[in-house]
Amino acid sequence: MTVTATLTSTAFSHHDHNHCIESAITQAQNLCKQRGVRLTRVRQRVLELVWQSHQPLGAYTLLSLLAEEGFNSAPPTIYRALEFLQNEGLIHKLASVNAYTGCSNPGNPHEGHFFLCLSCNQALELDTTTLQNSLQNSAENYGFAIAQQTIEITGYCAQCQSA
Amino acid sequence: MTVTATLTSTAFSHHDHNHCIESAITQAQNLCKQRGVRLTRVRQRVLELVWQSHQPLGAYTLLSLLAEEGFNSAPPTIYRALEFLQNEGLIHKLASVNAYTGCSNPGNPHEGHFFLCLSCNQALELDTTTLQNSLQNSAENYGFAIAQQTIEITGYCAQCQSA
DNA sequence: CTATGCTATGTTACATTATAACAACCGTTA
DNA sequence: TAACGGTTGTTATAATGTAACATAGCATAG
Repeated sequence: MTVTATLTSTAFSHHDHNHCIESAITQAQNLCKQRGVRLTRVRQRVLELVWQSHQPLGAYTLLSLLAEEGFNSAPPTIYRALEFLQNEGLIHKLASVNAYTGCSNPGNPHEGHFFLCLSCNQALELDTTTLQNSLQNSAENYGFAIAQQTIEITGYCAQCQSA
Repeated sequence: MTVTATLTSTAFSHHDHNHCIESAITQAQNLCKQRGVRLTRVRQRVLELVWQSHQPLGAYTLLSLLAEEGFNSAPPTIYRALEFLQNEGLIHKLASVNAYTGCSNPGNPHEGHFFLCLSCNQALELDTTTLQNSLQNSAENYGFAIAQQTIEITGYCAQCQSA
């Protein structure tokens, strides 16, 4: 058995990250319009902040970034925005590190499967469709109905290992 | 591809749970003796409490159970015991629900892969050696060195679906 | 246009989960 | 029995997340 993990974000390699951000925002705007939900200023700004890098950010880090820009700085502000973005599949929460990261394929609803580097803190989202299917099979064997998946693999990326 | 998930705990079926507890404690005692580490009263009691059922318990729940029995009731007490038990591979933390559950195969160090029922809150630990290997392969393709895995699949078990 | 109702945000307070730091104890062994 | 290392006690605080209710803003029917 082999899990074919396709690189859907370029987290661990050099790339034009501005493209990641722009693409994420454009997709988000389109999806929200389609769905008739509102990507308000706070929500969009939080999404942009989450996308500033491939390093997942904590809720309170995001909140203080918002605060610096004059947004409201009470916790519900950030948790509401994060909840909205999660519901719309625009970000993923990484439970093992209590942090949030942009979803690299929001048009195609799915659970996030991640490699997290303990050194550079980058998150690489995998498109493990095969893994997904096989877990599904496995679940069916037990009559288990999958609702949500948390698959987070921590370790060290190639770059950090050579350094 | 199929993930062969072997049932290593009987979480979702009827079974003599006293056997689970006794077996867990005996194994823990042996492992600790072998390793020259101390399974003190608090540590053993926490392990027993974690094993009271297949429902993962939160740190503060465990702490108040301890307190009822006359143990110290300050947070460090429970977090230290949990840290010890995790280090010795006797329990797993379920990051997606901030709770702790007994490891069903502590002699064989491994990462926990779980099905969590959202209705009865039972945790089923899978022995997904195949899945493990395939993630390993996948990681190697990216030069990623796996340190730790968090695989937690929530959903509904067969029993709860029929009810 | 304006009244109404729904969604979103503001605000305060609090709940839950986890750790830091230092003191006291306790068991082993030199 | 003194000294050391590991364990536990104690106090305080950090970090993460929610409840509850008030206010504001937007969309649409009348």
